[in-house]
Amino acid sequence: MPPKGTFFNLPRAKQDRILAAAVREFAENGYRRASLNTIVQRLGIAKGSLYQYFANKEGLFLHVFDRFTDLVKEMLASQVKNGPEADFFRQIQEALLAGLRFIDNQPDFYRIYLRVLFEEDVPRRRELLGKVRLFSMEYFGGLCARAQINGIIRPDLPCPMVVFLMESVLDRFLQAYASPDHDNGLGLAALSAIDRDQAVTQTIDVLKNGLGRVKAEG
Amino acid sequence: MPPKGTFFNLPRAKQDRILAAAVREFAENGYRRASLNTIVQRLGIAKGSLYQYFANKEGLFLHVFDRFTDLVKEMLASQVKNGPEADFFRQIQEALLAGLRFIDNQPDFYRIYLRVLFEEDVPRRRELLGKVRLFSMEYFGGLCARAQINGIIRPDLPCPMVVFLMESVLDRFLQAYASPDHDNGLGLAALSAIDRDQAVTQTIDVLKNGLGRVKAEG
DNA sequence: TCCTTATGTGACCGGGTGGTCATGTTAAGA
DNA sequence: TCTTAACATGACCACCCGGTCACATAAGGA
Repeated sequence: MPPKGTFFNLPRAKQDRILAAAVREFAENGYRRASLNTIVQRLGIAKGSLYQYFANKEGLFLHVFDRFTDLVKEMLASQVKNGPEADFFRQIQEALLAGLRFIDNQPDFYRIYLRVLFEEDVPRRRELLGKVRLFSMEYFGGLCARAQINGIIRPDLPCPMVVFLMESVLDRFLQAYASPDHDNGLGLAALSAIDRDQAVTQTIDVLKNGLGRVKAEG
Repeated sequence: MPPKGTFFNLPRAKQDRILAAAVREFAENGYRRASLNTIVQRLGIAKGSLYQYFANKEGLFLHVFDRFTDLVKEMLASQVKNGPEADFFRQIQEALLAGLRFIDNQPDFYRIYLRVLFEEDVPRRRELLGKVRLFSMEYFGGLCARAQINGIIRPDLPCPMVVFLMESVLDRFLQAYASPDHDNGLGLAALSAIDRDQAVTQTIDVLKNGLGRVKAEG
């Protein structure tokens, strides 16, 4: 259910304004509670017009999410370009930093992603999440496989488990950064750039060496 | 905004039926989308009656969440009772297993908790989450402090950071167990009891020793 | 028995929603 | 200039919501 042809006939600037208004509304309210009335009101256009660009609410939302996956694809592409043969944990750290930059640059898109992740009444939810996960599974899965071959990470864990644990920590870090409700009093979002970078370093170090008392160097 | 006195005048069985219907509806739909019409319809009572027991939707919901915090309190109490001087990682593992049991026994209550955690339009959200977090901060924060004194975990990380990282992993594990949408293809929810226990063990081991190649024993 | 109080009832209200469509407006080709 | 097709408009629709309230019913004391 892509946008109708009429949408792409619009001047690019107007397309962008409509997209921005939709992104804002969906980010602030999630899919179900987002109001088309509010969107058209803020845009100063008639509701009928919106329905001439998109078949319905779902069509508008899918267009918004498509733009999100485009942005993720861009990000991953530039990430892969950066030294694919770097150290495993170095790359994980870069991925986390890239996530933080994404949130800084596109906070509303990230909020929409979280909405889809945690709200059940989103159209084609499985399909949408599947797309994003495919990206991350390919990227992190590949990293893990190579790192195990190179002996950089322990070989006794299956890669899906490794990816799961890594993503647990990275995702939560990003969630806490994006919405203070999710860091349990750590205050990640309010940290200075220096302290934030230290938190990143510590997080990656724990992923590498664990919480246990540091052993003798191997 | 507690239930009105009339609610507690009801036979216990009817109180329980009403609670169960509300729990189900809030678990399935979250706060905003949950429908009082649906609840009274399933209960076979008039909407006016519900408003004689509770001031409004918010009052009903707060009663439901209160029962949830009661259950959490019970769980933590029995958890603390179990060997408080056991090994740190052993206790973390027990906490994770207790979480899994809670989900098995009270799946709807756990879903409601997740709703509150991830949906913004919940009345008194900060207050409700604060209560639960207080429990967990006290428990895990205490564990961390003692474990650092005893030299069981590395001393270079502040406890809030340790708790944050621990909870990242434990919470995500529980979320994945409760709703397959949140494990990235790992299939935690569908695992056999044996495989599930192995996943628990591996998870705790990674928290302790990290993902890096295992060093020489210290 | 009768009166009073407490409890149960569901039609009804105002408000917001996604979606429609007859009508008005604009623009282009002949 | 006239015709025709594409686009813009907002009043309107059916639906569902949380919440109200005048009224019916049941219960308990005298």
